[in-house]
Amino acid sequence: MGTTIRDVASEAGVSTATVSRVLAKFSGDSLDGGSFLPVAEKTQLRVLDAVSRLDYRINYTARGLKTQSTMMVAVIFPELANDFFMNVAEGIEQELNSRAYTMLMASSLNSIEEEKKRIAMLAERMVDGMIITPTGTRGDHLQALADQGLPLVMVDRIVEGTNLDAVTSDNEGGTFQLTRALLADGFRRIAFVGGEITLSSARERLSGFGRALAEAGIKPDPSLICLGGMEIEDGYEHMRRLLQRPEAPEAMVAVNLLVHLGMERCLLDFNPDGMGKEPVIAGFDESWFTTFLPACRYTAAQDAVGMGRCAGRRIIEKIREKKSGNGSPEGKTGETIIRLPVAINRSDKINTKQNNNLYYGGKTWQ
Amino acid sequence: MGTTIRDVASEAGVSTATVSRVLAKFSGDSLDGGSFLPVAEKTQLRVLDAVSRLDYRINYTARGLKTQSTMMVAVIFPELANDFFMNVAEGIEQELNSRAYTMLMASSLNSIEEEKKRIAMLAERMVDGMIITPTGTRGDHLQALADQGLPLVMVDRIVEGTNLDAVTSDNEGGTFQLTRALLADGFRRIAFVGGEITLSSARERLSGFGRALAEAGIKPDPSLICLGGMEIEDGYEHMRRLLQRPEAPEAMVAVNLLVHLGMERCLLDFNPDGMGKEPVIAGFDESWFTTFLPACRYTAAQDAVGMGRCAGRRIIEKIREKKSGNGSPEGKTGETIIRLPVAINRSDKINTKQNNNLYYGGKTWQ
DNA sequence: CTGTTAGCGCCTTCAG
DNA sequence: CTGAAGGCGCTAACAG
Repeated sequence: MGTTIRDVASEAGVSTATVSRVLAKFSGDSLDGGSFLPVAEKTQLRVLDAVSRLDYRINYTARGLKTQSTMMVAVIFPELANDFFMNVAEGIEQELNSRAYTMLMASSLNSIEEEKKRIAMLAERMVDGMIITPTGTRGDHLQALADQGLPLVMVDRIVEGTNLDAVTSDNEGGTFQLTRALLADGFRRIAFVGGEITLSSARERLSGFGRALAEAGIKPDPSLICLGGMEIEDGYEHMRRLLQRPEAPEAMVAVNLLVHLGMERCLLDFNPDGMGKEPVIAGFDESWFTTFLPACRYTAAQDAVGMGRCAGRRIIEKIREKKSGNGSPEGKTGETIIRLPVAINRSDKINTKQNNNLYYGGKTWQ
Repeated sequence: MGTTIRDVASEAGVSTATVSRVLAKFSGDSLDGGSFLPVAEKTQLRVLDAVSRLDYRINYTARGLKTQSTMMVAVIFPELANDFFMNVAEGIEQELNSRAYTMLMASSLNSIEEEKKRIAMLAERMVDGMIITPTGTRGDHLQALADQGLPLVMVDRIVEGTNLDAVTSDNEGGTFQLTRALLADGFRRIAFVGGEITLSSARERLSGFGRALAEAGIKPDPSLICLGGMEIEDGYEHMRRLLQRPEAPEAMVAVNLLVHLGMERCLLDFNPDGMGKEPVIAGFDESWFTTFLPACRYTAAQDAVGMGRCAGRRIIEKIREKKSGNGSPEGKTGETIIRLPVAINRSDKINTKQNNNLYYGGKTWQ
């Protein structure tokens, strides 16, 4: 339907090859090789003129067929309606767009089966690379894809059975600091709430919690480790059980924002007389509204946008390495895991005009 | 690199045409025409066998070049890190995936310039259709695209200068009911806070507010209409100014969730002694955490996922119409605007186990 | 029912 | 510096 390269060629009175050559020069990646086929200045102008006169748009589908590169990167998250993932997505998009790549986003619906289906679907689309927050416990299918030559980067979660590059947060350090803050406030009986041990992020967070207790010379009480779940309802249930115990904890660390929300909701529903004093929560993740959560005292803010940018840059590097034929043999680069720091904030200091922290995700890394 | 249709053909001892034919039969849309070219049962099996033996994957890029259809739908939102939009996205994705379409998502960064760039970028990708929440005031560029033959559906916002299909919420009715609820509670001096009048959704919400006042026989006080902005900071600023007034309103209607959040944050920062009694807000939009906002009394919950599903279905219909050559001449179908109802909830009833409403977006519209 | 053929729009040697 | 020609992988007539 649209005007093709041939139309431009005849309009400019040159061959399609020539048009193609000047197009290559002006089409996004002026960073690649640097050296383009030489075209006479005035021919170039004639072509460019014809292009704009005809409002010619390059057809990436055709180009992709020839070059085996679609300039598209697939991004797969466990779910879309999730503030954290979407901030990561914004970061990714920023990097991709600045290099003329397009983002193809899909959700795995928190299901390993769906994840595999989506991956298959996207692979058929000949994407140049893929960024994924894996869902299952193991990532053999991801490793297989990478071994097959597809540039692949994991984000947020790191999964067993792979040696892929990954970008994530300093989960261990985050809960370490969160717990330490509670200890400094004088709390001793501290519970850890939520966390699917199949997820690397949850395991790491639990481990940071343990380290802080150890440092303080407190031997961990297993009954205060309330593992399981990463959703609102899980936080709700854990909290309900904690409230029913004769000896409630003095403070709690929530494994993530959703669990934290569930805990708060539960406190709202059942007046926490059993808690003795005011319940106190230190929660991983921060958002616009965490400051409104009554029990929230500390939060660990991840640099979600930064993680996205980082992952975006990494995938583009890998794509370039592959194209230029460089890179270690078989694409089996040793894994590089990047961990971005998290920021611990006191709840009442969040989102104030004063600390310029009004917008979640506004910070960028590096 | 990958195995091609030719490999499969030779492996199965047939021609590529035959392979293509059985592939068409098993490749997603069994809903389309229904009638496929006949292939002998046993040939079919041989092909399918070869396909799985070689682990052949269809190359959509090549197919797209031939069929002029990529089975991709572009989705453009003003921003990604937005709970509402992402719930819409989930709805869209559900519909698209169920029909073998893939979602290509981009953000316009709330800028009309970026929006145009993204559209251009995606058009080059030969997408089959596009769903967009427009950013600017006018949509001439969108109409142009549609006139050019690209199936196009607007979601959430409706923009001037187009006659495109659209899916949105009953914005007018939402604020009408929200305001009515406040009136029923005895409030008389009610403010309307926030709202970019360039956005159809904001205009409609303001209009519902006016109708409710009129119905109650209250003549609107212009000084209580605090227009401008849809972001957190806007709500914050409006609220600050309201607090400084000698005669503060008794209750307020917030144009959306972000403005609502800003208002609440402001109330937290400046103790609202000027308000006389407890401030009360009725806010458009609902989320997991609205129940924690101290001033929040009512919310209007949009069916975001439903809107997405609706838009997804619509775009697929339009794509099909176009393919089958039906549809009114020039694709200039009269516009169809679908408005999904919103649900008004009392804040303290939200997210309780009892009302089974724990998950925002869990509801779907037919 | 199945094979042959001719491109879809573009890029890329290889000659000129 | 530029043009001609072949083909990326697939599908859609048109013959058999």
